[in-house]
Amino acid sequence: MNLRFLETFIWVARLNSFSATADRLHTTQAAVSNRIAALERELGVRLFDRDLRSVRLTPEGRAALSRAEDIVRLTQEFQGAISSKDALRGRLAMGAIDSVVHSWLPRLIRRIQQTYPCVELDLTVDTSLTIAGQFHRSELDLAIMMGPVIAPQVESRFLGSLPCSWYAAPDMDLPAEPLPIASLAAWPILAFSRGSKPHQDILRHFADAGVKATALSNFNSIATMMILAEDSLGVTMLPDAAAQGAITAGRLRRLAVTPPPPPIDVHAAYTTQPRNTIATTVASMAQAEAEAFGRRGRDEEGDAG
Amino acid sequence: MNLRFLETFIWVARLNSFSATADRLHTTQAAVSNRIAALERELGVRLFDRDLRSVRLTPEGRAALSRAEDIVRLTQEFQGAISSKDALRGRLAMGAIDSVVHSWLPRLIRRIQQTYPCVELDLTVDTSLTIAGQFHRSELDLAIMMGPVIAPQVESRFLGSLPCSWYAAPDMDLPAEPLPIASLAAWPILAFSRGSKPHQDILRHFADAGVKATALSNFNSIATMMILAEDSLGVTMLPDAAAQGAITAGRLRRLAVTPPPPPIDVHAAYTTQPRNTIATTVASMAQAEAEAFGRRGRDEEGDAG
DNA sequence: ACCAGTTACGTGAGCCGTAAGCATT
DNA sequence: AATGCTTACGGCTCACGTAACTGGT
Repeated sequence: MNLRFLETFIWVARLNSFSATADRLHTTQAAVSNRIAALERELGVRLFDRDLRSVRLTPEGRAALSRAEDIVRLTQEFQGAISSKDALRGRLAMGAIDSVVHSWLPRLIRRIQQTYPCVELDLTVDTSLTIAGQFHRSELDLAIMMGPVIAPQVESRFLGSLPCSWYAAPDMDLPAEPLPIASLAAWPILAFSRGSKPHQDILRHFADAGVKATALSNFNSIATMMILAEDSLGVTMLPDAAAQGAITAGRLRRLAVTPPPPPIDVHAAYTTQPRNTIATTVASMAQAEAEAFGRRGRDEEGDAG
Repeated sequence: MNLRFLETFIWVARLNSFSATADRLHTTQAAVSNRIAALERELGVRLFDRDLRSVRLTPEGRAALSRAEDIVRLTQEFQGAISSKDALRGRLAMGAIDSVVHSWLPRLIRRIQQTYPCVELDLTVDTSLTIAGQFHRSELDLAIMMGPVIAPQVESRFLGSLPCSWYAAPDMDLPAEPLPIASLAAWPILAFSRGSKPHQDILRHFADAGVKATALSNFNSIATMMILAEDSLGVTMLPDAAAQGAITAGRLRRLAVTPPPPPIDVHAAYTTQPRNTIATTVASMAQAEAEAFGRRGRDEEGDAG
């Protein structure tokens, strides 16, 4: 009996899919298939009914699920309760983009400090382009940025999407919404620094709309962009999470623009060779925080709608 | 985290010894040492204080123990509850000596039948010599008999000791106890079949005492020996467990003889190559039953004294 | 010298990922 | 053709056993 197999079983039961479980556990479909097969062989019981488009728990599988969850939960509690807080120690050079600073990074840092007080955090906040460059020059152990990193001996995990919107000060005199993207070009655009993906996205949007946008101002800091937008100096595209406070305070309003801007897909990258335990562990924690943040966002949206 | 490591940790905590744990789990001291070291490394916590003559739980280890026991217990319950009763199926040719028939074999058989109804039991009861011969000719999958089997690709487990004593009918006219072994030679000796180890032990005892015992009668069956002894036809050496009923009924009495007869050390043997899952599993069950039987015997003795 | 736990090291089983297979839409 | 699980297979990691080591009586 193998705890990893039990955990795999639980995820397959939750997701009703071998391939989704493989993604979730960062392994292959074949590995998941083999783990379940091994578990079924060992128990002499069929845990899942597989017909071609679906995977469902058998009655035996249902009985096994609650027990398996107990075992895995107890094991995690065991690790948490007994494991020395000093077990993971050392320095972690982490790079992150500003958008996550305005969403779940504070929670992540707090959790790292509480769980591993002997890990020394060294945080760099910059654009994805800069973060990626530093990561490839091995100046960073863990890079949290847009887009996956495809490189040998680098593990890249999708952490979550941060939805974005256009924002402006409430007193700005804008046409009736929904605004076509082209119409925004009449105002100064407060945008991420040149060369960043959001910057390029904005350019492409305007290009698609047949408009040449010249009034793009470039900043490295979301906070700066927000302050300038609140002062009615232009319109800006931000992660919704960053704008939340200003919206609530009435200093910004969200613009309905077509097409809506794409979300920021946040990924974490770290080397697998050499293996970096701290980076791997923190990447898992980041994934959990990003997931919780996404869930919270959706729940609030659900409450509002 | 590995369940086998947790189980090893529990046994070391119970036995306060790495080597005893290695024996109990049928592995090497080095393996136990490495498992504990790995667990300690993973948790970043020292679980045991080792000074040279003793192993003791640290406070952290004590906290870990109860949780580890929960996890292992849940896992065993998981296996028991979910595992198909039909998972283990097939035929098991088992040989056993008469002494275990009169101690824990009935319980073992009942448990096998309840746990694995699809296992077909094929039981041979004979002397250790005969059982061993059949086992070596591959006529038996599992041999339960005296003495370990030392052979390549054969696993031999010590199951437990069955204490033995001399017995006679209460109305037999014997000298005052404790009786020196030599004095027994005056009566017919109802003994195990010639060539069996108890038979040889008796012969050696008499030889050591300088007495030539000619009145040895040979039987293959403990039940026969008991019936004849109850009819005052001689004195006999039996496992205490077998004589228990006759003692309680007043049909036999236990004789204090010096030196006392040696106990019967019962071992189980099965081939590791080819690997025989049923035999291995049943050997473990036999070990558990023999241990429980031994505990029960000692408890009763403790109650009486 | 002996005992009990640790360390070193070569070996083997088990698990993984790649890739091909298979059945169905 | 695409999807989604299974099977086959080579590679690699990790745990094991053997054996040497350590440190204390």
